[in-house]
Amino acid sequence: MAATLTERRLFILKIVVQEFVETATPVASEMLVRKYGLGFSSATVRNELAILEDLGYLTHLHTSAGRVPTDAGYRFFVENLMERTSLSLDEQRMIRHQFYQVRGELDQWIQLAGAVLARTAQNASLVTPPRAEHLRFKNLELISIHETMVLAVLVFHGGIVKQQTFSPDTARSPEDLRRGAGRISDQFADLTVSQVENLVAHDAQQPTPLFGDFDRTVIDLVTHAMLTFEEQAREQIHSDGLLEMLSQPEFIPSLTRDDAERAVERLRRALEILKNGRGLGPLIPQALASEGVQVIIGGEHSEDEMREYSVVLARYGVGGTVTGVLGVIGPTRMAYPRSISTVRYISSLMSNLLGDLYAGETRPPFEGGL
Amino acid sequence: MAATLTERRLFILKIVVQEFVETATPVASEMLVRKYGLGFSSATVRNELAILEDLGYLTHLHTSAGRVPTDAGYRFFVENLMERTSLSLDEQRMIRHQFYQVRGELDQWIQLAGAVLARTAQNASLVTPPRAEHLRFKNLELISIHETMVLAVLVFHGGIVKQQTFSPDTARSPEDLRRGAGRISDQFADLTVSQVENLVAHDAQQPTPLFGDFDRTVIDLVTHAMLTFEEQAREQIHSDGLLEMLSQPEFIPSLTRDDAERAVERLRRALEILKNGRGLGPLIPQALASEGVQVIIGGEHSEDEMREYSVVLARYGVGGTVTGVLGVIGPTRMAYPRSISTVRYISSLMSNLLGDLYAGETRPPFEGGL
DNA sequence: CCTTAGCACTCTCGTACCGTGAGTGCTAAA
DNA sequence: TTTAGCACTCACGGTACGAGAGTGCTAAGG
Repeated sequence: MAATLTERRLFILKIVVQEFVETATPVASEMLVRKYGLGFSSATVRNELAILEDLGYLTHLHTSAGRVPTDAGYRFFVENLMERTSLSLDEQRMIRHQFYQVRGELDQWIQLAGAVLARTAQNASLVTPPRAEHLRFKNLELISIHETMVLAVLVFHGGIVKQQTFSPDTARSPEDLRRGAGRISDQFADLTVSQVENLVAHDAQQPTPLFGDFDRTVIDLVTHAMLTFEEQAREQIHSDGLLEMLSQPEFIPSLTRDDAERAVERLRRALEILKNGRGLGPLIPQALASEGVQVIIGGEHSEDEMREYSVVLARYGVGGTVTGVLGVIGPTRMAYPRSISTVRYISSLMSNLLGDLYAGETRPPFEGGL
Repeated sequence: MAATLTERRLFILKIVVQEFVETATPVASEMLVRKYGLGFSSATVRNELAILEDLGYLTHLHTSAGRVPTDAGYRFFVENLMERTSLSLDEQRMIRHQFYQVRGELDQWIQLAGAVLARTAQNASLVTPPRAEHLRFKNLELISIHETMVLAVLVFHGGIVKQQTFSPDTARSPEDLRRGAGRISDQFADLTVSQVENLVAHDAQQPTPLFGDFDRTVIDLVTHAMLTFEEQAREQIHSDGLLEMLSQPEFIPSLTRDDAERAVERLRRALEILKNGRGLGPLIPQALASEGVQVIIGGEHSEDEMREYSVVLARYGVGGTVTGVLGVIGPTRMAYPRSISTVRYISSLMSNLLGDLYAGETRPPFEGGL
């Protein structure tokens, strides 16, 4: 077994991967020779393929079928073989244009990012809202909706806003509300949750507490909102592009019975993954902790149900304070170069947009890594 | 052809529908006799079935298969045969409990309604956010996020809130913003969009206009928000419960090749319907204009792609001012009594909840109709 | 006139079989 | 090391067939 990776073998591996990604059918020696005008015969190619198989980069479905890349094959391709491209300038411009059209709406950016990722990479996408670590309070407004209902609008640093209605025990005049809001805003400005909690606990022990009953109700609301915001953002995964992914041949059954069945099974499982982020959970913190674009391929996932899927992820956000994760998910037979450049572009775009929202410490968008 | 609907035939039609809904397999004469202990033989049943088929309520897939209800059969069942039930008190209590847990968050109510509908009816669900006809302005707050960014919080009657960020041409002090917001709030209180537009147009022609450049920017935002709110709500359809629907046997392929293929096709189409509300469009205004629970069965849809689906819809909301639509969508072989009672209950619940939010004219929840 | 037993008929479903074609692995020669 | 040649393997699609389920019809019985 001559287990050396000659130049020629690398090239063959590369075109096998590209070919399979493009056509979704096992690639045969003969057709490689024809299509790529290789200077040697199919028999030679077969020998090389056999060696690449020994090395673990390719497999056989059955004895007389073409070759298919293994997870290791894809990994090697991503790591060493593929050309690192960017989206075309035209595409970049079109995407940017769409984002500027919904300027100033975080929720819409997230939704748009999901849609654009999906469309551009022709696969499903996922986006987590930016998590605000050490969220700092900025401002509170209390607005009377009617006698028994008050709307609290909480503004945090970074342009993050949360609204919540509640009904105070006793009716309050608008003036009352305004003063209460002002009192709390002044006290809590620039504080994090834990600082707020400390302050309140401390105040409660004073002989003449600053905060009354009503204030406490509101403060509860505030801390609760901050906590859930920090937590929920960690969990919540928006996904989109199911239809795009399902237009991949993996999900389109051929005429044979078994395959149709498998397609349906795959389809159902894909739905479950996207619907509640099953299998994606562990990836998020990991991606948050890394720079650049991460690629997780098939069996590299810790979850078994993800064995047939690859995920391309990147962090986005500003500095270390407001960060989220976005990416593409699809079958392991994925156009990695395209997915990666899409994810890279959109993450940097989102970073820039967030940077505009978030005054102060703007860092250049992530560039390093893959 | 004795085309009379005797008591017995009604009963047989009823149990055929129920049986088919439950088992999803064509129902045979023999098994009806066995399962329901009918006092006559399968041959008699066969005769009756043939007559019901003549009347258009049942069909045959092929000569030697059991009977299946036609759309007309379902319609007759819904109209005349089924027992009108309600959700069990236990279920009602559990549902109510969940809603009270997210008290005061319209978005979450909508999401929850979708999830509960889907889970309870074991089908997909759709919910449109309440459309506010003749939305009336209540209050505006302008909050400075940082030097170049201002957050506008628009409050409308009915507890409807919309937020939007924008960057004014020139920086503004918080005090400035407050005064501007106050000025606009005072002027526009209780007005509808068109009234606001009139007022502004009129003001512009005054020798000394009340509103300056900055005001105009903000006012644009306000009218734009009101308009999009009124419109988008008309279009936007939240859907959920795809997975629940896909667990229906229609979408689970048996072992035969053809069936598997059809299942995949169905699945893909269902996805498209839910994803962008294709085929649901015309139903919404129709439902908004009706009282009670609407049922649209298979071929009764104007859209061809909905031929295999039934939809159970109801309006919800307060008075005529703030109304939305919610409902269940699934294969025509649907447990209509259960879907209908679920939709009825949740719509009345949502109406009550909205009523709490919306001061003033609270009407009793819809009860009449089906 | 309604009911029912009996029976022939129809159609699906699952299985087995088989020819075909694609593609490989191996061997032996260049 | 490359390559031509060839045997071998295996999925795919088609056909044939037996079994089983269920109907429609007919003729006899209440």
